[in-house]
Amino acid sequence: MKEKFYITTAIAYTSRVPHIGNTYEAILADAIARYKRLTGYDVFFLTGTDEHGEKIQKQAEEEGVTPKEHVDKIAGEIRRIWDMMNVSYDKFIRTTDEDHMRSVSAIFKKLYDQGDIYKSKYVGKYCVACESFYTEAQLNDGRCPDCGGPVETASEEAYFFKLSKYTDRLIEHIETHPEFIQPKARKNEMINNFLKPGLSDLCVSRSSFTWGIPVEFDPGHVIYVWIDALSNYITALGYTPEKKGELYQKYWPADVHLIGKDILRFHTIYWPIMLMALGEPLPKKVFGHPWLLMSGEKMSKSKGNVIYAEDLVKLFGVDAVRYFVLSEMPFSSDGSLTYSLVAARYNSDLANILGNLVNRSVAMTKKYFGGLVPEPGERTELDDELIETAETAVKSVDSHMDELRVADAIEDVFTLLRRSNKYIDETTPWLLAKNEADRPRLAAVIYNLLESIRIAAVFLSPFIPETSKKIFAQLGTDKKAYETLSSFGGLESGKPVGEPAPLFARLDENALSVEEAPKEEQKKPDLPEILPQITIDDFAKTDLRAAKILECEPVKKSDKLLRLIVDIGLEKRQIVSGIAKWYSPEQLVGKTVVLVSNLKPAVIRGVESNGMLLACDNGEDDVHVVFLPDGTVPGSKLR
RNA sequence: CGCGGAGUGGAGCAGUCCGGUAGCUCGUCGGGCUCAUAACCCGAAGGUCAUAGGUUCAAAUCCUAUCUCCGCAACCA
Repeated sequence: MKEKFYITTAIAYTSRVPHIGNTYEAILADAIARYKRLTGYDVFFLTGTDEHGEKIQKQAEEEGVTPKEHVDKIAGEIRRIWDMMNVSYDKFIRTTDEDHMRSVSAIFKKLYDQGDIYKSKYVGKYCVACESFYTEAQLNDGRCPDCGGPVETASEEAYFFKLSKYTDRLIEHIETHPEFIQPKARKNEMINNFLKPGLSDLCVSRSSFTWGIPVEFDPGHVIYVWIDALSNYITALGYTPEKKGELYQKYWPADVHLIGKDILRFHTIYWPIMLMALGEPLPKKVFGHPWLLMSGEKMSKSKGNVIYAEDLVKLFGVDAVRYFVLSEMPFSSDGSLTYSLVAARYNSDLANILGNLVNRSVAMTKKYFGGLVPEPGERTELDDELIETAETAVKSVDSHMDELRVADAIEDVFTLLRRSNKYIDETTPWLLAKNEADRPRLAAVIYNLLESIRIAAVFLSPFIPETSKKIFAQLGTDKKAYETLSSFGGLESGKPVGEPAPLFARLDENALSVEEAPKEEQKKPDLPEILPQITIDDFAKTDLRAAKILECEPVKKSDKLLRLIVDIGLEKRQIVSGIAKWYSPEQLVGKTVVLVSNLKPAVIRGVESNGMLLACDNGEDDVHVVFLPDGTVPGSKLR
């Protein structure tokens, strides 16, 4: 019986269409899934969408559609992109699926019944002004960490999950299973940052929105993302607390949860504890893959540097995009993507090394042997070197894939392809062809070449499946199985090869850079809606003053805050402002800014702030303080 | 002193655990070849392995300190 292999991606949140960085995860999982299938595993590959939550409810409201309509649209779009990229998932789960919702509901009930989930009040301090709850730890000198105002002990009903009960067991598990958290550098971060200090119980329900799975025995509460989303990995297999489905019996525990490094914490702490509480085995491995950065920066809408898989596919084709993200991404540090990087790899690897090799080899077969695969013949030392490279590649790809080092595995294949190109130069078939006596030798050379290409094509099938297919067609062989690699020489002689045709047409990199500019999405900051009308009297309550900055220094133990002493004519004030990232003290001293002077004082990071300076804020990297002209009298009122 | 990771030729990375000729891909320059997609092959230039100390016969690798960058946590009145 085949050994099973269960791999999952994180489910994508349906608030927006995923960019190439998100798509990368699906492609990576697909490459691993395809590789496992190739090497004889019974694979189940799960991916899908996470569709509940407040954010989606709000978005739908803004768009004037129902939440369901909204997620149907985005989930459809996500699935379309995955399909376009040839992601060979076995199941695409949606958290709005009936059976998922039923099962989650039952899981919640079970955990409640056995006492791991309990109803409580949001133990905490409530700030009326901010309408928010805080824990003791979040408070700042006993005041609201947000506004610095007073807080009162208040409560809101919610359900909590007893994480603390399982902390020791989880630490134990992590320590005794070094492969559990990948890359392993992340292990310490989880243990030191979260587990060692102790876990507080997790709030697993909300009553502030309704778009979610209701708590069946307590209407008014919906199950929050943790239990809803994480449990997709087992509900997809038909798990329910009462009846563990057939698929579940067969495939659980997961062999790999492939996720972004940003959500490692949820998958290595909350999720294992949930499983412990359910009495189910833990996943074998959680791999937090690195991010694909755009020119070294995180992709974000406000930076206007978002690239979608589709944009790249239009220019380079599906396999080239797959190839790029799979080969360019290092194992644990972030990878970088730009159009010219993609183009460079496309030309040098796909067009030159791979495409050209296949093309010249098949062309020679046509030319010298009438298009029939020749006989292998006797081996020489030169041949042995090539064959050895091929055999080494087989082993090396295997061990790299075992460690999920996909980029390294691809490199192994290209080592063989490079060696094959070199082999042609060493054996000079075009010279052999001139001499009838060298014919058997020529046959052997061409055979070895075609066979090396076949081996490479087998290994390329998980990474660039379409191209692999084309190569097999050009070789005229159906020997695509992993078993045919057990010894060099699996290619059958005497069979006709296909028509030689370039696999990847070379790109003009210069022409491409021109095209690059318009491809990058225009900056579209998410401008907030205009607030409800107020009267002039409402506005008059705000006391705005010209304030001259006298002193300025960073607040220690914070990387966003500056402490400023300002002169507002009548008095001097100390204020704190979160602009350290964009302004240095030297830039500010002597300037005149606008101060909201009658704002209730707040203590931030231990420093009292008596007012707020005005600045435009469009999110990341787009913050501008409002400066008044030099010479403005400090204390002048603005209105 | 919150936790953790990283600094290696022009670019991107490996090597660091288990000290001993600094390696790979791309790019540049020179040469070769013509089966092939201006491709392929060979050769060369280019590195104080962040900095300063220390251990050692010997340090990219081990130890100490410093600088810089990046995650996570906290923080934007």
